[in-house]
Amino acid sequence: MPLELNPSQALGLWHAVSLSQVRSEAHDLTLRQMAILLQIYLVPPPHTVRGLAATLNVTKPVITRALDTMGAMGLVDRVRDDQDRRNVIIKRTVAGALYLEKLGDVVIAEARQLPY
Amino acid sequence: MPLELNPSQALGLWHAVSLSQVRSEAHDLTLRQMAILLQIYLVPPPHTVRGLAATLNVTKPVITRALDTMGAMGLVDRVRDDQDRRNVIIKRTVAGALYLEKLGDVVIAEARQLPY
DNA sequence: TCACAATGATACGGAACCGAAACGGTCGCG
DNA sequence: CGCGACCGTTTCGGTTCCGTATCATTGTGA
Repeated sequence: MPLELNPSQALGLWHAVSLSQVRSEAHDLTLRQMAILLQIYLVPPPHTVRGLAATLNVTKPVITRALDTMGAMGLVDRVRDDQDRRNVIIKRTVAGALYLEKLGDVVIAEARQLPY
Repeated sequence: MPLELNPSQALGLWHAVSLSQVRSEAHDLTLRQMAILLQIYLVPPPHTVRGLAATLNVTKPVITRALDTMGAMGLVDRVRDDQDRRNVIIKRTVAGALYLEKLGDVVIAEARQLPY
C-alpha cells in the first residue's frame, strides 16, 4: 500500500524540514547540490558528470562545480575511470553517508510530529 | 496515529521531490526563500519581517531581499500596517497559493510512487 | 517636546553560482 | 598515424545572494 499524504501533510512536512535546514545549517547546500548528493547516494553507481547532468537536466559545469564544493566538504569523492580515462567516477564517502543519514532522521522526526 | 517513515522512504521522498524541482523549474527558489514562503502560507498571520527573521534565525536583510524577489514573482505582497506604520505585513497572493499547491501535488505524487 | 527605541529598507564589498564558450586529455576508427 | 568525437574542466562576464553597517521613518516615554 503506497504512502498516501494529504495536501496539509505534504506541505507541512516540506515546511518543517526546510525550516529545520535553514535554522540549523551554517552553510546549507543548494537545492541542486542536494539533488546531486541524493542521486549519488540513492541510485546505484557508477555516476559520471555527464550522467548526472543529463539526469538533473543541467549543464556539465554545474555538476563539476557542485562536486568541487561538496568534495571540499568531504561529502563526495572523484576518481578517474581506468577503463576509460576520459570518465570521472563519483564515489561516496563516509561523511556524505552520515550527512544524508542525519537528513533522513530530520525528515522522519518532522513527519512524526505532523498533525494528522 | 502519526506518520511513520522509514529511512529509505524519507530520503527517497526528499530525493524525488528535489529532483523534480531541479528538473522542472527554470527559476527555482532558494531553500531560504522556500522556507519563508511556506512559513507565510502555513502559519497564521500576521507575518512581519522581524518575525520571519527571528523564526528562520537569519538577519532582517535576508527577509527583505527574499520578499523583494518573491514579490517580483507575485508570490507574496507587502502592506504597511496602519496600526503601527513601522511594520510591514506580508500578505499572501493567489499566485503564491497556487505555487505551493503545485508543490504539494508533487510531494504527494512522489510519495505515492515510493517503493515500500 | 525631544531624545531614544524599534522597524524595515538600503549601501557596500565580497563570495557563490550561472550559462556559454573554449580548452586539454582521451578514445575510436579509418 | 591522424582526425573527429567525447568527457570533464576551466575561463569569462554577469547575476544573485550574503553579512555588516547604516539610513529614514515611525512610535514611545520622560
